[in-house]
Amino acid sequence: MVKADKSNISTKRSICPVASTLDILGDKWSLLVIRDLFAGKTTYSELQNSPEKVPTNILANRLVRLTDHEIVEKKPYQTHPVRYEYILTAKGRELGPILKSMVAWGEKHIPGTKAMIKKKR
Amino acid sequence: MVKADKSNISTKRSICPVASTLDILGDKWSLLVIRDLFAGKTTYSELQNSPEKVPTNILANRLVRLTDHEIVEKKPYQTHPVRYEYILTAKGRELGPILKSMVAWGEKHIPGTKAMIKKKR
DNA sequence: CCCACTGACTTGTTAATTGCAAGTAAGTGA
DNA sequence: TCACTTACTTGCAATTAACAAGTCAGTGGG
Repeated sequence: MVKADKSNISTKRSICPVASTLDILGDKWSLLVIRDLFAGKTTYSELQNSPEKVPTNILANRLVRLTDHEIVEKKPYQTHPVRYEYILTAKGRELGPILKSMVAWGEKHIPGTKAMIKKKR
Repeated sequence: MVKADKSNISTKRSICPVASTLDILGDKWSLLVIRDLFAGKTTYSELQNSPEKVPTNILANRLVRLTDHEIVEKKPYQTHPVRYEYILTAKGRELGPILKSMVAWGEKHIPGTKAMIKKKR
């Protein structure tokens, strides 16, 4: 079990919404996991196989952080053997605009990048 | 002098624009500095006095990273004594939408946050 | 029953980053 | 000369991240 990290659900540096958002998502992996969930991945192993190859302990840690913040929900979709799926909550899905603006900025300003997101229909 | 960190200008984890954007801005401070520059702060000491109190060595490091990536430009605005101002480049100003979507998400989902950005007129 | 295999993590260890606190250096003003 | 300001550096201790390996339930095959 990944220990309940002390950077608790509410340790805000300030009342600024940008700072507070960064307190939750300000690292190199969280938004990448969310990108993959947007792209339709649902299981741990699918998330693990992203092209960026997130380290497994970090993936586990980010998933608990994101579920703690109710951005992601973890639920078993079968028993025998138990298998889990991770899905975005409404709150998580509303991160879409952040991701989209990052895609736009990245594609425009970082040479060699190319988005390949399947439009949600 | 802050040493030219090896996370060079082009060390991309993948061709994904989100991942590549996070390679540059994926940490707790970079976007906060950019927020302050958007808010009209220009000097090192102004940036240092943000409510989140960014550690001075981190601020110095982020400023060189951001200038390396041509998101920020550093220029002296007076001699005797030399004083510098940091300003956003066009590329940096185009990060606006990312910041704006973070403000929107933060205000909606993180209780106790309140934006106070002066609209650029 | 035994063995290999998969999914979903955990543990251990080393490496890299952060976060203070303190220090430096040029220049100003009294 | 002294105190003060701006703009950083430097030195560690303390976190975090990265990588490799290990665990554990369950399944399918021989």
